[in-house]
Amino acid sequence: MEKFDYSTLSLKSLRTLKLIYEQGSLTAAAIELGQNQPAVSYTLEQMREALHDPLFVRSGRGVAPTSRCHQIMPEIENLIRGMSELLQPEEFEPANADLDVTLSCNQYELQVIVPELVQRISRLAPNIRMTFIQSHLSGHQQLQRGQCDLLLSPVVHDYEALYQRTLFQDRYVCLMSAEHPLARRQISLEDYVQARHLEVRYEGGWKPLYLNTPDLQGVNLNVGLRLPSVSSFIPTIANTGLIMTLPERLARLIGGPMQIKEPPFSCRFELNLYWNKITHHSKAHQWIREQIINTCTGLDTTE
Amino acid sequence: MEKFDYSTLSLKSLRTLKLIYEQGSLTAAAIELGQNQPAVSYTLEQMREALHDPLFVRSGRGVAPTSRCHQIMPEIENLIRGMSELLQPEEFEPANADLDVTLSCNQYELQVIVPELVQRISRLAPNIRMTFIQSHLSGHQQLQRGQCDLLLSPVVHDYEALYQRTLFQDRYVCLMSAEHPLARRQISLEDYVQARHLEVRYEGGWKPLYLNTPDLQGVNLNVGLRLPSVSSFIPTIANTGLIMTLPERLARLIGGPMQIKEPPFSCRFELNLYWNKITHHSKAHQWIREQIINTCTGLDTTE
DNA sequence: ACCTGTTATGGAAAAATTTGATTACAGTAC
DNA sequence: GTACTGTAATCAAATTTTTCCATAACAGGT
Repeated sequence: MEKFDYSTLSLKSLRTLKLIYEQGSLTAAAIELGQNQPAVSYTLEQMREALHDPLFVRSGRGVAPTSRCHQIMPEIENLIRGMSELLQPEEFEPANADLDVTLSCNQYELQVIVPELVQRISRLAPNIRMTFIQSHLSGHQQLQRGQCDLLLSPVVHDYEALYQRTLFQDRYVCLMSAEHPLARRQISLEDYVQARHLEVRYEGGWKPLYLNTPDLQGVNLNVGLRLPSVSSFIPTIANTGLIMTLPERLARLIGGPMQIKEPPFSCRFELNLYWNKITHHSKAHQWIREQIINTCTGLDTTE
Repeated sequence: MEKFDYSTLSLKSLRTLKLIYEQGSLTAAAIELGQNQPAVSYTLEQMREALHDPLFVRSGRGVAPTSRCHQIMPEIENLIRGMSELLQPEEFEPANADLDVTLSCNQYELQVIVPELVQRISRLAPNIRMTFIQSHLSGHQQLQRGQCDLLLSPVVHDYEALYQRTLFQDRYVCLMSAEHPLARRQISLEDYVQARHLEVRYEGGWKPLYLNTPDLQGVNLNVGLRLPSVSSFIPTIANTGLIMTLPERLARLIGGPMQIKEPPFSCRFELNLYWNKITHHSKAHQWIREQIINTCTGLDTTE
């Protein structure tokens, strides 16, 4: 029983029509399709009802297309082509790919990974438009909600159905002017606590990971200066007695002539790439994820 | 058991995908389609296999399209549009119609009907290209074989699966110079037989119908002049003692100042329009046939 | 951790397609 | 004209696909 007539119009039935048209014979079309003649006849009957036209009439040994059939055959061929393309596995050529990608991360990743990444992608796939948003504390939620396609974050979540891949490890180090008294000796915990710190507190509530390290629990650091972003601190710290605790890669990237020293504790973390099931199967996104991984591998080796 | 995977891709399945996309929910799509949710789920499952992508993933209350799904949705909409158009009854607008029509007939129809017809059609449907071929004796065969789409002929065939429509009747009359002795009195069979005739014998073996009339059986007409076509006889006959037997409409059309007289026999015939099942359902051809009928009706009333 | 609304799954029922056998046609050869 | 040949249409039965109902599994939101 049928409601209306969404019609038995399908790739299969259209292919059948086309074959009958080309072969001028139901029998021949049937063989080509690996069916028998009554099956083709049945399909044709369906089409006749759907299109309100006999489409083919008996003529000599076989059938001849009607006027209407001639008229619609080009369109039928278009439809077959279009449907076949749908079935084709998604083909992805970076050079021609035209799409939008949104990546969420925080300052660290923005400084350490993104510049290289943007360069790489805009070289290989100039028509991919990338948008970067800040994760703050809710990166996984953004990903969950489809507010972004990718997340770069050291924060680990397992309970959610997200895909992930670890890109690299990093650890916190201390950065200070080469003139600083602590620059010449190993820093003890006591040294560290008593030193005047520059602390970066991003907006959005993000708290640097090293503050959670067990050795610093219950300790109140002597914060001499608090800045809202890492990028502005270099000239500030260079000639003061402040010391700074930050990830090593970032320290190397922006530390300039300053001294990198081992802190009196060990705080390591892994940077992860997260994505969700929406983009998991997409060839385009697979390629983009690869580029991110490659970019990070590149960072490692040129280190 | 399936050979390959011509896939369950169909108008129905594509519409289902589109509805899920629009509604963000299988349940809602199901209601819209007048089905229940598992049916939609089943269709989606088929599509997932065919397209090798989940297409939709669970998300909140409902589903969210995957990247690939977004990517292909425009094409899916195109396909739905295309298929729906196929199902649309053939729309025919004379002004825009662009097609070829071949009509077979003989000299009589070419002179009596075609000029008016061509004028009419080229006015209403300037992009219909018309081709006229000569029937000679094989008009019905030409139609049968698809060498023409239409046939104008007084010859009757019933045994074949052709469609027909009678356009009008005509009868044979005599045409002669007004100076001719027979122009002033009723023509007896004896007069007729003894008169000098102009006979038109077209190439292709066509024999004028009046020669088959019972009254003339076994009679050898006194043929003083035989011409291959009717168009060239007017100046020739005008000043001679020849008489001509031809259909009345033709006589009126080209007889000029000459005299039309009743022949000593009655020979009537019907002119029929024939077509075949190839064009029978075509809206375009239906319109063209109508134009032919109207043209002939017009001939009648302005007579 | 418990509701709530939604999708996925399993087995039965219904509908569709396909099959094999046969009949009806159309054209051709005789 | 009549029989012959190759093909399409038709019929009932077998098979496959689709739909349905009931229910389980999920994902969020409270």
